[in-house]
Amino acid sequence: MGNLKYAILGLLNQQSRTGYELAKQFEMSLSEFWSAKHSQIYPELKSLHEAGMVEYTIEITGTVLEKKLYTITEAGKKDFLQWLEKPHTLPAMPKDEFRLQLFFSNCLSPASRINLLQNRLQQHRKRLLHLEKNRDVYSVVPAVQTPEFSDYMVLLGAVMREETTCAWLEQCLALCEGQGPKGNP
Amino acid sequence: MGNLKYAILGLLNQQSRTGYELAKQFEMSLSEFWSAKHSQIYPELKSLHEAGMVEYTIEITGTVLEKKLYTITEAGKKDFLQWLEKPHTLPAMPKDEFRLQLFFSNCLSPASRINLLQNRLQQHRKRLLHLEKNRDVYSVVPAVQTPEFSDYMVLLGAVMREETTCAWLEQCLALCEGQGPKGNP
DNA sequence: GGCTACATGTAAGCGGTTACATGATTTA
DNA sequence: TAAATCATGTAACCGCTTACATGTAGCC
Repeated sequence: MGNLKYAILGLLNQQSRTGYELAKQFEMSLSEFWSAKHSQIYPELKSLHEAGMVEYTIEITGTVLEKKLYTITEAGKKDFLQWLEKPHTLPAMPKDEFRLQLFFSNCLSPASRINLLQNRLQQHRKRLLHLEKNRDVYSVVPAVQTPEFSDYMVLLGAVMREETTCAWLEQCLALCEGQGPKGNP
Repeated sequence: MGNLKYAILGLLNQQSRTGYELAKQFEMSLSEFWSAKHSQIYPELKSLHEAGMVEYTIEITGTVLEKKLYTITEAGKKDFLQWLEKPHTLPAMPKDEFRLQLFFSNCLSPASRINLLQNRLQQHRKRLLHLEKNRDVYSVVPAVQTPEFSDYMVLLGAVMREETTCAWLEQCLALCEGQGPKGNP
């Protein structure tokens, strides 16, 4: 792939940032679909600089602390925009430990299987609440050309995905309990 | 993680298989939530054997071709079932290149963004059709204790996810085209 | 003075992919 | 007899995580 490169260029295309600030952005804004630790970001910035995609100026905080403020170059912008507009084919499904468990869950007792499903449902409901709260910050749909609109679309997708995941787990539970271990009327 | 181990043990818990057959199963049955190439499977089988989780007998195909038929041991079963029943916390969201593009898509022309969304929608609709065909093999819901029921639940989740993904992309397109570049009534 | 946040890097190791490498068996 | 499938491995490399390593600045 090599997409970390474009995640960084995209953020630097919004504004100049330090490596530290980039790491914070990954945690705060991109965590729904990307992640990167500082130990990956710093080397990537170095190679991006060697490739002429970014430049940096050294700023001083306090009296001596140096920090590198990175700025995207014209070459970087060109490369980024070229990636951005190109459609890609669907990648292989990401590995999913829970689905792997569910696939083999006929080996479990009915109670254990239901426990697994209920536990999972609880976690997804919690995540859904959190996402809905984020979405409700937008009382109206932002204008299409704004960065907020891009953010809104991604958020919408996350909310819809969690809603469906919860609905799926509820349906699985209904099926498991419907043909439950004992006392079904 | 180390979940490849449990994927293999789970398959060997169903029946004895060769490394080659395991690779086929990953492609055919597990591809919706897991994948593994033979170059990863063979070394893993080796270490699983060293750990006493699996045994093998050498079978002869034709006159000379040797193949190793792997069988799960009692220790392997115990380890597998212990993993199987344990609930895990939700992992970090998997990296998603499309959502990354969408997040930065305000840099694109309205036409390019719509193109990206339409292309993606087309691919997900195709995948949905494929999954629905698989699901429709089950004219009735299999009995809960069967392996088919486990399979059915996973398939159901895949269909629901693709349906929602399509609905999401359609909604994004409606929003983009609603405030479109020209000629909206 | 002590804690938290700011700030930047390197090293070891893991899970995974792609490519390399070899050879037998079956089927058209 | 040629191609597809069966069958088993190894090596190089990549993306990423965890841990190591260091030091400053701001705040209570």
